[in-house]
Amino acid sequence: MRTPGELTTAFRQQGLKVTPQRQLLFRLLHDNTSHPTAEALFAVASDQMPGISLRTVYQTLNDLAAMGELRVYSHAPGAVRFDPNTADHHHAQCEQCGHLRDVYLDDLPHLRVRGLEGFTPHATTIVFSGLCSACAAGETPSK
Amino acid sequence: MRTPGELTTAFRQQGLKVTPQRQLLFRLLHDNTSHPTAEALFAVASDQMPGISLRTVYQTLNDLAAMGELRVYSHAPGAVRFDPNTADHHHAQCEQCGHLRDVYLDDLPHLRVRGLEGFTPHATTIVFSGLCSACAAGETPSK
DNA sequence: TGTTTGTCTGCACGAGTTGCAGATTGGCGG
DNA sequence: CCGCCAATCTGCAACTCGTGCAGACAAACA
Repeated sequence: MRTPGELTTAFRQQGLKVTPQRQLLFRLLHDNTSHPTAEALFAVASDQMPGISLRTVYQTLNDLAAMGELRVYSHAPGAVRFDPNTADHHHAQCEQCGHLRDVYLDDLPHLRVRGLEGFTPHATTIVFSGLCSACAAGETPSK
Repeated sequence: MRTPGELTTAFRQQGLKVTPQRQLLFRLLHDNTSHPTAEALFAVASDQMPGISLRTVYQTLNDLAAMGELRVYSHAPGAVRFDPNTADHHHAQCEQCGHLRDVYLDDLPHLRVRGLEGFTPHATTIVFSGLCSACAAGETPSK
């Protein structure tokens, strides 16, 4: 997503107001690669602005997503996660701890797909599931 | 997933009991390509067995998933969907009506992925998003 | 500075799913 | 065929995640 300064301009251009709460969230999201949930962002935001409402966090995240400044990741059970990386990329998620990282395909080859007859594809989402280095090192502490 | 008869044997082998409720669900799921939600299955099951509990449907679906007889599809917001097709396949989902279908890749080429350092991938999930034929024909009635 | 909207907060509500408890029943051993 | 015990069923409460709503508040622009 764009810088906090650019987002400020973009919000105003759309008739949306730029409040201290939103500016804080712009900063917390900028260059954030942790794919946070709304709750996680709320926790961090609350440190810097006690009293901010979880409702406001959801509201702002939804606004940003609607503007295309955020991607919404909902390919795993549980809370939705937000991804400020709007570049063309995919994801790898740890099956054990849920850790999510961005990955990039140098060249998505033309896939030979059977069963797509009549379907008009717009986007292709790829998720790699497996073990992150930390969980692989811990040798699946399944207790 | 396997046939109702095979599942009956498999359940008993695991010390699980085979009840009329479960047998009904085995039948409703066998060769089912509609990727139903628990609620959807519950609705159909209630026709044939009034009084069956939604809780029982969830319980049985979770048992089947734990046994590997069902795949769980949770790549879209809303209720989880269950897929009795345990063969290696992927999915195409309509962005408008949510319709989900199975698709097959003849050959998943070796993907050149950047950012996977240290990650041990086990599985690759691919979801195609777009418009199904019905929604494409209806020309996005966005109102 | 005033007015107009859009926003903030807190709370209630809704969907989806699971935990719990007491009554019920499948499956096996005799 | 009988009886026991563990697994299951049902109904309901609880829980998580997210949204709708209403009144107080504040950003933006003239």
